[in-house]
Amino acid sequence: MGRLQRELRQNRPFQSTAHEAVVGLIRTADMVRRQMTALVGPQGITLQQFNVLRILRGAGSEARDGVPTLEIADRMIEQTPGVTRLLDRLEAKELVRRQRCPKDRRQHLCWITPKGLALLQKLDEAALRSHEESMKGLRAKDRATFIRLMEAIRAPHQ
Amino acid sequence: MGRLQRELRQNRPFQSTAHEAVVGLIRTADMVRRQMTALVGPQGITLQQFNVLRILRGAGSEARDGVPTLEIADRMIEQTPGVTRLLDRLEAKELVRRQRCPKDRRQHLCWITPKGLALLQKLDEAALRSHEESMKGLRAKDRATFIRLMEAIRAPHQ
DNA sequence: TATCAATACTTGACATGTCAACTATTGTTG
DNA sequence: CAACAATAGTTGACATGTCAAGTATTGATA
Repeated sequence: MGRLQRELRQNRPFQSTAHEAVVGLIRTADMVRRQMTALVGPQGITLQQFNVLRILRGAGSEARDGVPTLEIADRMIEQTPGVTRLLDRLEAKELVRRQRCPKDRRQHLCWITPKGLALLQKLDEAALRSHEESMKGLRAKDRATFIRLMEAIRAPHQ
Repeated sequence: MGRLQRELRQNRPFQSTAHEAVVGLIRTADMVRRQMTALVGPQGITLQQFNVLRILRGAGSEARDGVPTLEIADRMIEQTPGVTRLLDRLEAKELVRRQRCPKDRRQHLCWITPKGLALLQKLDEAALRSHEESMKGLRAKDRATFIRLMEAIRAPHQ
């Protein structure tokens, strides 16, 4: 009887290795997600909102021109249909600024505000520590393997 | 520049291997979750509801006595505060039956109904295929490694 | 045995997620 | 250049998730 099966106190064995991998994956991600949520929550934002802010900061050179809404949706770590409303809330908190694109008036361009940047900076260190904490069960070499295996999982689905 | 960084079209590199592992993990799990959701959705249930049904079926020998609500919460793959309402909806669909425990009237015991069992049976094959599909990027040996690495990640957090 | 803490939920209030339908604007094609 | 499709997003309706506070019941203690 495997460890995961014990964790979930199930009496049936997994139907296949693939099944065990899927369940383990969802369970592990949930754990890590919760850690991150606990980190950003006290600052009044959700994990998704945090992700949007990081996208806007991380956009790099193109950040000056602003990032269109759907471009943000595309870059989200987790697929998120409700980006508009995410941005509404971030704008209400003055962490993000939006403006219609003059060249293509269908687009809305987004920027992170100085207030948003300050919030991210405040979270940066804690996030770094949190990631280390989440992955403390793996040594450097195993982390690299883990990353590689997940890329192999995602590759056929793009 | 790593593959994941390209996937997310970020111009900033990851701050650490742990960071890349965390982001990859959440992203990969989201992908797999979506596949599963797409599978069970057409049957009118959510992934969490599906999980509850599988818990009730998988409870094994103790299933005769029924499973208390909080026991279900404990066994969920993903931590879920709203088990009561999950059960409400499942009961409304007649996939689950509930009853007060006579020995401890605080507890509510739950069983899967024949209708619930039939629904699970209908989904079993498709779920098996879906798990294979999700993990098709990994060969058998890599799957075992992957499972082991995730257990190592979770172990320090129990 | 009355009181108090702990357990096992349930409920309310509110934020978030999700899907489908809708609007505005821009490209494309006969 | 008019008509139509495609793009980029918004909005509405509803389900789900989440947190805090409330209720019923049981166990432990003075």
